[in-house]
Amino acid sequence: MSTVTSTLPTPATRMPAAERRELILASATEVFGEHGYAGTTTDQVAQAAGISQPYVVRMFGTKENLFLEVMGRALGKLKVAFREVIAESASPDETAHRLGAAYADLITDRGILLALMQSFVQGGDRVVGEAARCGFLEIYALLRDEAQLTPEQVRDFLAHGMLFNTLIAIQLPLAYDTSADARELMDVAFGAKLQKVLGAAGSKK
Amino acid sequence: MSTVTSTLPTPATRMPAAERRELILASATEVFGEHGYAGTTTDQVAQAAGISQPYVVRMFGTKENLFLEVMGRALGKLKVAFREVIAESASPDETAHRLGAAYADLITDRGILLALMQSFVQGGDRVVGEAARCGFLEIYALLRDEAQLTPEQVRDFLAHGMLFNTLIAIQLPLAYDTSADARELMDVAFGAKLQKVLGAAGSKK
DNA sequence: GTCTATAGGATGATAGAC
DNA sequence: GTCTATCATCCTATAGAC
Repeated sequence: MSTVTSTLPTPATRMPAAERRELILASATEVFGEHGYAGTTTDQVAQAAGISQPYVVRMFGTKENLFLEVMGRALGKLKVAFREVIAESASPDETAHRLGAAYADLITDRGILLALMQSFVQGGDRVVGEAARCGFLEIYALLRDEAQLTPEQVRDFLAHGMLFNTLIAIQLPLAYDTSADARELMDVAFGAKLQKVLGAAGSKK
Repeated sequence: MSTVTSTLPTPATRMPAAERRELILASATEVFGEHGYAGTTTDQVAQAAGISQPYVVRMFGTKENLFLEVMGRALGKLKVAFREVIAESASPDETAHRLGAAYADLITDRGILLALMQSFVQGGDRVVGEAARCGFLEIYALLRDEAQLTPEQVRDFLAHGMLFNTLIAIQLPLAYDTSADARELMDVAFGAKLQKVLGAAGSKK
């Protein structure tokens, strides 16, 4: 019998580089979002993307660079979402009103918000910190200049966004059924977006 | 010459266990606050506390347990600070007003707020997450029941607190002198507390 | 484009001396 | 109460085959 040209253990289907990049970035966003920069291994990302660990490194050079690209991608999606709202709104006040719902919608884009939050707590890192500061300021400037909100309006929007992030990060929805306090806090914090949030939380693996 | 009873390399001065515990917890709070749970090594904590790595583990059993104790300690300090404000205030509205300043004061207690934030982003962890949810709800209940704020008031206070945490985490004060946007955002977000915040940020190692 | 093998460097925790 | 020595594991990154 001739040597069987070994069918290797599921070598991931060939895929154009650009597509694979996006797939890895999406997977990495989820994993980094849940475990943080240091808490995530390149192997976890690889498994989430269905490829080998060295290939992840090969494609992004270093874990740090992968994280930076995840940040950039997340920030980009944030901007797109905000600009959509701005374009659809007739006045700054309407923008301010709609922005909250748009932010809540981003929870559907698995990990985006959590990955950004993970980048914030990494602010002490020289390179990640610099990127986080720049990114945060870009959002601030966008809301002030393009959405034409006052600094106070931007501040309040960002504040409630950070609370939103935090409640999602600690997975408060898990306590919705067992704690009256949790229910009350979520009701007052999420308002009309509650159902959407609970839905997204429920779909967690 | 008789064998010299070796003077070991600076064996940390003997200290009662309780005192050493507190010293380690304080050091750990700073390190965990800056690098997060996974990003912190027990050796970093040990060095910050001026003792050996195994001794840290010996005293707290596991790194996870050390982190949980850091969380508990930070939460305790938060409660104490809030209750002081409540006791000194004549009305819920006055409490609401003063609470912000009290929160900003906590930035002096190196790492407390950042360590808590690090616990939030660790919310996906079974045991840390549970502790984070409980802790957050305790604060919510305290502000509502003891400070007698409305759920909406508590939400808004927490929201601005989370923004405060975030701006500190990304070390925005570093950009205060070089970015007009950073200056504007910090002015509107910190208000009267700005000087205190800048002072604390400047004292960073 | 993707994988296997593996080097090289931490890191958490244990054992046991002083 | 505190340290030294050390193990076992894990993890990023490289080398090189297919």
